[in-house]
Amino acid sequence: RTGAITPVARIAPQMVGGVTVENVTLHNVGEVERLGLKIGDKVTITRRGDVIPKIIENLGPANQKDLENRFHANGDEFSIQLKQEQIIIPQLCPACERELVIDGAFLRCISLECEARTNRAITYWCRSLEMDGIGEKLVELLLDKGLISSIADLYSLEHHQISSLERMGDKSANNVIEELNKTKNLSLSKFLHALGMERIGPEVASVFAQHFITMEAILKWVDSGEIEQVTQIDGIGEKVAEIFKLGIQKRRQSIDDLMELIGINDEDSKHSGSLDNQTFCITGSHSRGRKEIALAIKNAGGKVVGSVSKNLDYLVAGEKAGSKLITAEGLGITIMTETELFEKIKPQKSSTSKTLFEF
DNA sequence: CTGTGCCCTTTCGTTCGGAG
DNA sequence: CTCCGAACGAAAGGGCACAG
Repeated sequence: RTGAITPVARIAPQMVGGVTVENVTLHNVGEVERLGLKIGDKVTITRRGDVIPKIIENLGPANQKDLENRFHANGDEFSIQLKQEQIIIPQLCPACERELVIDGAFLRCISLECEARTNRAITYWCRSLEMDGIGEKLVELLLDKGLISSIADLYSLEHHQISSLERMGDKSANNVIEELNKTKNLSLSKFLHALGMERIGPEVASVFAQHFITMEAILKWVDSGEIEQVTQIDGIGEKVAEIFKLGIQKRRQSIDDLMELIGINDEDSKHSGSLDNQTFCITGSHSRGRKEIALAIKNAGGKVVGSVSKNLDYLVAGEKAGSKLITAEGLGITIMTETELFEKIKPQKSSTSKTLFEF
């Protein structure tokens, strides 16, 4: 979507924290250089928070002995001829073969016509709008068959076009169309987020949406407005304002097409309720899905964050909570259960009348 | 100019459900 | 049975905004 090339290292199978790891994130091109990695090097790895495998240190060239007695997760023996080679940083995009550009620590394809980027943009659209069942593979299939070439094309898909695809049937096609129909009316903030502009995630999109209220106002600003009008918003600086403006301009055709197909609703004013000005982080497993819990918190005026810090007010911890719970305990943060959270929310459920009254 | 904190984005393995 | 996709677990690097 942003055109960044994200390198991944394949490593000989290694048990870490109870699972067999064969793929390790390298984050960005800068990281490869920082580690001075070569193919055939021996490395030490860890799993960040017992989850994502990451290289800590490069120990230099490996030898054949390092590869002995290693097995894939399914029990098959690992066998490969050890070779030592330089890593060649690609000059051209592996997908569209256009020239790549170094951007800080990242290596990017900046072509908007790149098929890989189109796929990412469409996948991101679907994921950010929480459509189930439309993933990378299906999008790739649709692109390959020429059934779509943009986000807007999704909304013209017909049942028979989807059901005739490999591994898709009547039922799957129905599900896909139903999911698409569900997104034919969007709030402005969701729409802006789903456009997938760099650095404009759900929070920032919401800030812009609250400022402009309507898509028409945004388009008007892009055509004639000054950057200054937007940099006055709390949390928005010159850079983000510029990215936003350029992002809308670059996507103008796409936005016009989408506005023909879907309704963009004016942004509601912020939710408020019993959890105003309080931050929550969710960890562990709960009876409700995380999305549902997060939504309930937001609807009550609370804020959901992804990590534990000293500024966090409450950690909602369920079963099998991991390091977040330990961190929170260390910081003296209030730990609550899912049940306690919903008890806190419940009493002021009828916020509609309250809001009306305030006006 | 610098430090702090926040936001965005991405990463892998396991497990499970839905469909073909 | 096989494939796909999603839901989980959770951190970190980059980069910005802003306060001091």
